[in-house]
Amino acid sequence: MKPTVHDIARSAGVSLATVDRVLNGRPGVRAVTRSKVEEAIAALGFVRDLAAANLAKSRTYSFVFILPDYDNSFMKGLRREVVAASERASTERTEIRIVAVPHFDPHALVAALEEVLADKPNGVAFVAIDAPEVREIAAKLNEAGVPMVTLVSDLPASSRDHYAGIDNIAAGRTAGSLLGRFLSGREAKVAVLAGSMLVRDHRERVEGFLAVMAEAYPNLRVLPVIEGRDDSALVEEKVSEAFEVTPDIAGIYSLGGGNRGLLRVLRKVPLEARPVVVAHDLTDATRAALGEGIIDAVLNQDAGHEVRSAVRVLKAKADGLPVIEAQERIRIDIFLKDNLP
Amino acid sequence: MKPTVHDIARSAGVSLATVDRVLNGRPGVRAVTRSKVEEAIAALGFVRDLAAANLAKSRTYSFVFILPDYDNSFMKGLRREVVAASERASTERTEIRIVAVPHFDPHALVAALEEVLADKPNGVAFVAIDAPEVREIAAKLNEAGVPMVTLVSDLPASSRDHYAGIDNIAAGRTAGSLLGRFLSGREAKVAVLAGSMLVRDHRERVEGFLAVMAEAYPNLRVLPVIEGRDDSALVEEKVSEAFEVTPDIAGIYSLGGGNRGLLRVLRKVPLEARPVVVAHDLTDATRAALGEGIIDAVLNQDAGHEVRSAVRVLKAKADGLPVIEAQERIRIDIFLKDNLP
DNA sequence: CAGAATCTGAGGTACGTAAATCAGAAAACT
DNA sequence: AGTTTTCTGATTTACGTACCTCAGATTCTG
Repeated sequence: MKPTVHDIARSAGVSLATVDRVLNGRPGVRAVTRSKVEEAIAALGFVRDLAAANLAKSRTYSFVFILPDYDNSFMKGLRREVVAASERASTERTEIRIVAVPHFDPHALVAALEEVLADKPNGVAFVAIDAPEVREIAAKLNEAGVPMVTLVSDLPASSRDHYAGIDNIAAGRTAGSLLGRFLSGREAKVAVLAGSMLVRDHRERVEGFLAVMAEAYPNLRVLPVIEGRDDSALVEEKVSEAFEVTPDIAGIYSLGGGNRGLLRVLRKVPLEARPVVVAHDLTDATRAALGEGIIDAVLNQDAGHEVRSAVRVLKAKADGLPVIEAQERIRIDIFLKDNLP
Repeated sequence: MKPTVHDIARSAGVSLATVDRVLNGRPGVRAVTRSKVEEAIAALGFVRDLAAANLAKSRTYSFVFILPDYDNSFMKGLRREVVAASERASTERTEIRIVAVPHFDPHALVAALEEVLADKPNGVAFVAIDAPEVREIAAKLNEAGVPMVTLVSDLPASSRDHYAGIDNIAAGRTAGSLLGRFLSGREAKVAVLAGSMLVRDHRERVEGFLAVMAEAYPNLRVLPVIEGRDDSALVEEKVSEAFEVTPDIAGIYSLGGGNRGLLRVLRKVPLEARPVVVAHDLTDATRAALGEGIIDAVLNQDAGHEVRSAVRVLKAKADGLPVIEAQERIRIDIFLKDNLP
């Protein structure tokens, strides 16, 4: 049988109240008595029953998720996952509040975080914008002891407790290797299509991609980065333009949103002239394109995993418990048409 | 505030005892009263507090994990993960018993499962061997209402509740596509290295691989499958032999264990003549080889994820709760040297 | 050595649910 | 009508921990 506080009390020869004082770090216990109790705890291998403790405390967890009100497939999916998590969480004394903020707007994010600071919930998760003012408020939250998880897009490691997202440099490198291998040695031109170089994750993907190109694929010439603002109409326009200027594009790395626009252009390219394409984010559009062979590989981050991970980590931090690192590592999923879920 | 059983009782105008009878499906409630209570439950949106319920019941979960006593890297890792899960589980009123059985021995597995049937734990997970006698005992366990999860290797879907493992046909197909793309169009010979064609997962990988070869890569000639018994010494011997007979092997799909033996041979092959290699299972050896460029891609199943998933599913089944399908899907991880964890 | 300050024990209530007992009410039988 | 059966309410105890109060014991202070 698992030992209980009563067993500790009996074994240490003290009363329940004293055990309770030791366990919860309350004052009023002599050092000698304290260590007697601690020995008994260690000897019996007592571990506090969290469920019972939470019940007694009527502890509830309150978490805040700050999400950009951006309307691309990925963010929509992310919101959906947060809502789903929030519904499940209600059975577990956990309340998840969702706050929407205008996207790419550091000030709006800061304002939302300031409200969080005033509120003092048991944890906060947000899609970070790596700007000085955001780092500043993050430092304040940290100081105030509010567990903090960045979601999808990170801040410097010092100012948050955990990052639930992929390593974007590694993602860029992976895309580079795939493209390089798929193009296998031939002299060719490669286009890079990003959303915006102002966003850290996109910058990092480009960085990783270019590094691999430079290191391993001197045969490939990378054209200037096209910024499509994650907007499929704009993407379509800019990619069309690029094909007019450079008809012999042999490879494309699309690392942002707006892939629908890219696909519209690609479908017009004659089959034999179609470039090798590596894109990000598994959506209905990219999934279909993978199946047709218009896209060759899709890199993906699992929004569901990210959200569940964020909730688990926040809960663990709130309880002062360790996290299972391996479980919380967000992978870069690589999908070919053969391993689609 | 979340409604409690007391609120239900008050709202329905019945006593606590009656609410309890309805909630737990006990007899002794008239149909009219029952539906009154059910209406109140629906109206208030009551959800039973599982933590409190389990506390009151002093419910404990007892799960059995049956693992083959096989000593390759993967099985060692799997056992390690089960042990880790078992340690964590002890804080959550969950006891995980680990049973070792001789590997590839259907009768030993059946014997272990028969013990489980006598024991009636709250759930069982095992690395399945797809043999008639195993299916038979699985059916009995199913009938006895013991939740059952197959781990790594599956049975037909009907006889278990859940499979915590990868889709091996998809894995084979993925390997085939990678190899095909990496070899890009040239006429070449490809070797397939399996552990044993008697094991279902290996058979399925080969099946998927050959299917893709036939569909999409007519330029590649697949040599007869080499069976290395997951034993690195034997693998080394047989692969050496294969290279003697066919010096111009341009691609290798290694889908079983014993990769250390394969690597010993490959390191002797002159750099420019080295084949493209896709292997299974990320171990110290394959990880190092990826880094060196001796292996080009590694397909992996995350043993930690599989074990945690199995535990979550067993718990959910024991509580009659739904599982989050997306969370329990085990991915085929694809590692290049660029996205190693 | 008295008085104050600090420590400790005993006991209780609470959290939300499960499960049991017992008594009374209502319905279904003779 | 009386008897049996079935339903329902009231009440209690329990799970393991948290947290409160109060009294008594011990130590420290002057």
